Amino acid sequence: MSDEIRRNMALFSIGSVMKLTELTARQIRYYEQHELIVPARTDGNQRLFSFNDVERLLHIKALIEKGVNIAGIKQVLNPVSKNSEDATVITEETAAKRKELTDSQVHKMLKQELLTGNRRGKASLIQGQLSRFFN
DNA sequence: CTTCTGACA
DNA sequence: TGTCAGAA
Repeated sequence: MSDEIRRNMALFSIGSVMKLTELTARQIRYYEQHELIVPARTDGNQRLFSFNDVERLLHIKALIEKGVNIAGIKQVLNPVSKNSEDATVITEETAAKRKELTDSQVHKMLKQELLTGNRRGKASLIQGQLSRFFN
């Protein structure tokens, strides 16, 4: 499983990730604050993103474009395993990685959310007008 | 020049 | 979210 270490090897600067994901630095940092991603850091405190981080961001971006807010995304994406060591972490992380919901499951959840959720004082996971595009 | 954090006309 | 400041 040496492929996993490559996927999780931090190597992109925030600048690269911006171009790769089409997201602004502001957004990327914002998502990090909300623990949607946990990029590594350099000696100079610069963020270093791995391939997995980039994929995760693309996934997040897709959800944002569908009108899903942070709370909703947190329910879709698995909480990032914040282990500090390496060897054992890799297996746990890959295992968790496979727990991510499929797109159909997500769609089902969002639809459910639109039909019920927000009419009982509960905050909706869907944001704004884009929710109309769900059918 | 690029990135980081904190803050808000 | 954008954007500016001040520092690294």
